Amino acid sequence: MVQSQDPGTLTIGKLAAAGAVGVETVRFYQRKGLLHQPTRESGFRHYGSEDVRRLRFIRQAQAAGFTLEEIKELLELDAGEDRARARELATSRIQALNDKIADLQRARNSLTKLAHDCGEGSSGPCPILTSFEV
Amino acid sequence: MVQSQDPGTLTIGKLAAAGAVGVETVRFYQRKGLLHQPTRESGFRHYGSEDVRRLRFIRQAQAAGFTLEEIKELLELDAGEDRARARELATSRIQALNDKIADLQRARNSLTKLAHDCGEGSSGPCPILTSFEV
DNA sequence: CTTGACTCTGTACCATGGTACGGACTCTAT
DNA sequence: ATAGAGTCCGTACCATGGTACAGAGTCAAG
Repeated sequence: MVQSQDPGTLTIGKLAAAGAVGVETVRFYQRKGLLHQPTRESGFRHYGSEDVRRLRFIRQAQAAGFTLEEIKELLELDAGEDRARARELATSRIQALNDKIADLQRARNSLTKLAHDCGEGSSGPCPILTSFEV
Repeated sequence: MVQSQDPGTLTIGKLAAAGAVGVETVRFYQRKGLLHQPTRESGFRHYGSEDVRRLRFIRQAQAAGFTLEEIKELLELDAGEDRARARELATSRIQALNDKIADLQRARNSLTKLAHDCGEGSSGPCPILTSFEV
């Protein structure tokens, strides 16, 4: 028993499938230190459910706008005791997310107006260039 | 008079400053076809307020998540009559923006919960890995 | 016991969106 | 008239996040 229960039961291909990524991507994440070195059997990587969780976390954190570097740090923090740093990363990302969400909402509103101004009813060029102007 | 009023009154440096980008970035956008060929005086690029508008549009469209390729197309559509295509680009980006906004809001909610669970009150590792789980 | 699917390694390559030269020229201000 | 700031061009380089080999070894099914 190398790591509690759940010994390596997944090949790299299965893990990749479980995380909806490619095999090369798993290797890439390993190189980057996002997935730890798996146990080996005859040279073949073997993974467990912990790795599936990590892999899924990576994708979700990416969707949240974290970079791989930040995700790496988050994964390290998960194992550690540095709550302050974890909170810091979380709150600064929350701030960034709030800003970004506001940006995207503004952009969406502009585009909605553009799509309307550029509707079926009229003709000629659409006022695209000026569409983001307030 | 090469182009209506507003002859080239800005050097590349001034244009870049007006758009809050670097000179190299302006040259880059020109190479990519996002800014049209400026008039030249003794080999030096000269720009007008139209170019400032284009440059600002580029940055705003980027913030809205358009790629430079898409922005190029939008700029071309602005001058043209193809309203249908312009609407198409706008509405598909609105859809993408809605999805993205929803993603980011979910992520923010997860992080807010994480920051809370990982608050001053308690100790030990934070539940980072599982923070995105529903 | 062979065939095909899978995996191994390292390295090279890709797209996106810039950023940074080097060496030559020009413009502006003193 | 001359220094220093700005500009020219082409090309090379950067970071991020992958993606794609090639050539060799291994495993699982018939």
